[in-house]
Amino acid sequence: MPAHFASWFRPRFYALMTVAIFMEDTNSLIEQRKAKLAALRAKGIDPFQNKFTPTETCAEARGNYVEGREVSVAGRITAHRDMGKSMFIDVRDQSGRIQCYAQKNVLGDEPFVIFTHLDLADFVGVKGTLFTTKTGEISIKLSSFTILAKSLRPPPAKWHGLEDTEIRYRQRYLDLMANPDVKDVMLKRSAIIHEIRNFFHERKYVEVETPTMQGIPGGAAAQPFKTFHNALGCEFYLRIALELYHKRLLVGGIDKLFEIGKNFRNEGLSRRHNPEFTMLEAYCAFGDYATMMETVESLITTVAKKVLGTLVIEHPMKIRFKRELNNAIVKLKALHQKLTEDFGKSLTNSDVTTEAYLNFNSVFSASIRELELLSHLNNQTPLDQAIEQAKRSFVNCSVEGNTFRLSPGMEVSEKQVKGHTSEFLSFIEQALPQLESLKIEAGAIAPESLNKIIDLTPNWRRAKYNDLVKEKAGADWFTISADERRQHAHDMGAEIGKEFEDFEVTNAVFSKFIEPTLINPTFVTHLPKELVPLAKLSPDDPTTVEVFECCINGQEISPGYTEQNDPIAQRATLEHQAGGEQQKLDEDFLVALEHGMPPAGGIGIGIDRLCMMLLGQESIRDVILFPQLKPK
RNA sequence: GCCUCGGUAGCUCAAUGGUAGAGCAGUUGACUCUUAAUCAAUUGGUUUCCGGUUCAAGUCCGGACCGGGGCACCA
Repeated sequence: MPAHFASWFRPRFYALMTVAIFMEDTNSLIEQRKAKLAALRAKGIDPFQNKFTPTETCAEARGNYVEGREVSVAGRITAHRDMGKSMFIDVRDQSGRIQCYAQKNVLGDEPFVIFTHLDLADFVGVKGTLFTTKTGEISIKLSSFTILAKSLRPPPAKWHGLEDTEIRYRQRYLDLMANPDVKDVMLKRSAIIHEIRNFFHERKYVEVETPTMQGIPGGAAAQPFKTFHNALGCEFYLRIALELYHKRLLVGGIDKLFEIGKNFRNEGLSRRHNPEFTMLEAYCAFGDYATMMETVESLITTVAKKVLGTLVIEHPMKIRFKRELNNAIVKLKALHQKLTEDFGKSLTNSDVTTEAYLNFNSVFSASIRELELLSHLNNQTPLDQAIEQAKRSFVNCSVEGNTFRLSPGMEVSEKQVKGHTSEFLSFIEQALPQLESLKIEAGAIAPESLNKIIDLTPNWRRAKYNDLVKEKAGADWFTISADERRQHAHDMGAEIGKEFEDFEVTNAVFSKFIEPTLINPTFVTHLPKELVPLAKLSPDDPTTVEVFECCINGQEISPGYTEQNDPIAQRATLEHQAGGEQQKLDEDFLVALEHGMPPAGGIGIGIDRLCMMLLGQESIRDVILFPQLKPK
């Protein structure tokens, strides 16, 4: 063995490195790291240790500062500052970061050379004593170190974090490494679920687990995933809801129960939908929907207080809005130019106008939605005027399905738009300056002032479905004829299918124009019975059911029911539902009900959406560690 | 499934159709209290993939793949 490690290490090290690079030059950064690994092994050092037991975490070391106290910590190297004969590194574990100071004359020449060749992202265990640097940072003066795990790939980022959404979701570990905010959200999600469990345990609810694989998937109207059991030779479905098994447990005498588990629904993916999502369902015998309203309100405020320490939650709104706006302006200008040229040449050329229409349709649908939402938020921002102005032209000019409305009296279908080039042009000329001024004003505004504020302070608003509809669509909504309602809904800009029944027309207005505006918690009660066929009728108004929808942040967070315990009525509605033979009848469940189920209140809460609301995330993918993506 | 925006070095981003660049990371050298360390030098690219137009394509056109947003499906 050479007498001086330093002189041995370098030439041998680079000889190895060169060989490695010539062998495979796919990624030189990886090859360099592999060469360092080989060099360490050649020296008899195993950079993948089985165990290292630190005396404390990085945060504990910093928190319990006593000058000269001996400590050992372990973690990943996240930064290094090389000073020649001394060196600073940052070591980070889950608790946080601590700076370590290595000196050549303390460690010795050989170990110091090894130390300076450590890479970002390597795991090390260090021993040393606490001290404070000139600039006042608590640090560890190293007496020794052990390489615990060498990282063979470069870490993603130092300052900007990792931005590439695809890598963030597919390789979440990199996201967690690089973006502290992401880790914070995920840890808070864990805390939220912990507090939910605490809440129910304190109220003497029993936590249960029910089958994920079911022969007949029931409890919701959704497409299931199908799977196959080899030994039994039969098909199973992944559950779409927990409900039917929970009710069996009510029959069996478990009076207060809850489950937190995955549901699987075979649907498209979106900002609010992941194919597998976490659901909380809870049932309380001898309670009803009013009991459950109290439960939901108490649960969510308790969790918010414990995890966030506040009942007032801010959501940033600005980014998408500004980008959409800019996008729209650029697009509109190009459109205008193209149309003008075409219009000058030939009045009858329809293709360009039709194309323009289609472009307009897709570019603007998002902008219109955002404008609508912003104007609903009610909190006065300097943008209000500009939004109102721009809205006036947009609300008059809206796009639904295949119909494009230039002004209140004038509607043009996609096929007819060809004849209206001049109207289209003048609309653009009118809209452009408004958008421009909106953009200027939006640019001048601090992003925070556009934040959406959700106030969870009790007592939460309780409102009847019909009252909310009347508030938005006119006090005479339920006294005018069904045809008038249909026309009115259409005028408001709702999409009304030809086959829609009357209650569906009203509900289209509700889900498009009312639900998105319910930012602060609101229990919507007394839903029309047609809308929720499986629920029990309200004794005080038999046209409605004892159901609530708890809306927060413009989304339904939790539905709650007085559960149906009349086996005959339940069978009738289920048979009616199954009439389209889409889902088979769960005979076993119906038999269970016939044995008698106590009156009960029940709720479901989508945990992912609850986390979005509490943690200020606009996408469900940002509250799920590994969201579903298309396989590469 | 449909519409739309995007994919450039390990990371974050540039590049009127005309030699693919910067900062950081990496490597080398200097420096024993730095913390986005500093200073000097330097490596690194099948511009996601396939095809087309052109004397010339990261850029224009067509297609595929993946992602974001919107819609549809779905409470």
